[in-house]
Amino acid sequence: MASTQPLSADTLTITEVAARTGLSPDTLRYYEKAGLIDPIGRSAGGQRRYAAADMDWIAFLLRLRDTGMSIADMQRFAELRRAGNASVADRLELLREHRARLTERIRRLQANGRALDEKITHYEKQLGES
Amino acid sequence: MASTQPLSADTLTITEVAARTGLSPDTLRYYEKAGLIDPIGRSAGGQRRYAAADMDWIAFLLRLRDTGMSIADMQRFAELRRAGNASVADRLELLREHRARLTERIRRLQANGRALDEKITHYEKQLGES
DNA sequence: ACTTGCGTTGGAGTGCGCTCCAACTTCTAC
DNA sequence: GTAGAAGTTGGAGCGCACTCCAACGCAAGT
Repeated sequence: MASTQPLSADTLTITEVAARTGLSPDTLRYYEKAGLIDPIGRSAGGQRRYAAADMDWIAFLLRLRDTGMSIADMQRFAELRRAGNASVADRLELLREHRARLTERIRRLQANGRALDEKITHYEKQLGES
Repeated sequence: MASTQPLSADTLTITEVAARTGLSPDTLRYYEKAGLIDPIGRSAGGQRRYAAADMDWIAFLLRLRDTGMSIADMQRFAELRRAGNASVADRLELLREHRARLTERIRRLQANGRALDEKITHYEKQLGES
């Protein structure tokens, strides 16, 4: 049989994950150390091998991060996730709160955007007159 | 005549400005030291007295900050403003670029928001089934 | 006149989110 | 088997945007 270790098929090295996520290898290790990412499976020699499920979780984390969630809050979420099925209600609540803050933030950004548009119009008029 | 000093009418102390803007007095001084805010007028005893024009500029700065502009970029903008009328075209360009980045950022936040909504729906289904 | 509080300065310190480093091991290709 | 690239660890360092501090001077009410 030509098959090798169960771990090494369909897994990615840390630089491959870095390339796919935009995170640096250092940041990936930092997230793992901080408990945002569960301990990643290792090769025989002790190197990280990321599985598809790890990639899904990282993608979700990046969504939380890109919508302004702090590392401390992501730690709380990751901890609940490790607690298993019983924590789904709590996770739902956290996510709903985060979503509400995001909605509000988008609203404020849009309002500020309209104010900037006015300022831009003002400058355009000034330029036209000069 | 009942009038007093020219400076002290219609001006605000640093804590009054802090209360109105949400910035701390320390931050107001820091912004001034950093050149984001032009040197503020002083009372006879050397204390800052903010005029209406100062307040307008601070409000604009806060809009830039709240839409994600860094202090370094705000410094560039403030410097152009000090350069006077000749810099209006440059200021317009900076503002347009900032506006474009903001539009893109809002777009991405909205997309991430929709993805979070899906995750929330997923959790809701899990809870309903349990 | 006195007291209490507000404001001043220069500079040090903080929290966040990474980022870099040295010294070492493992992996890959030849 | 060997060279060179890639990965490992613990811990130090960094850039940003404030925030705090000590030691002092001014302001306002009684």
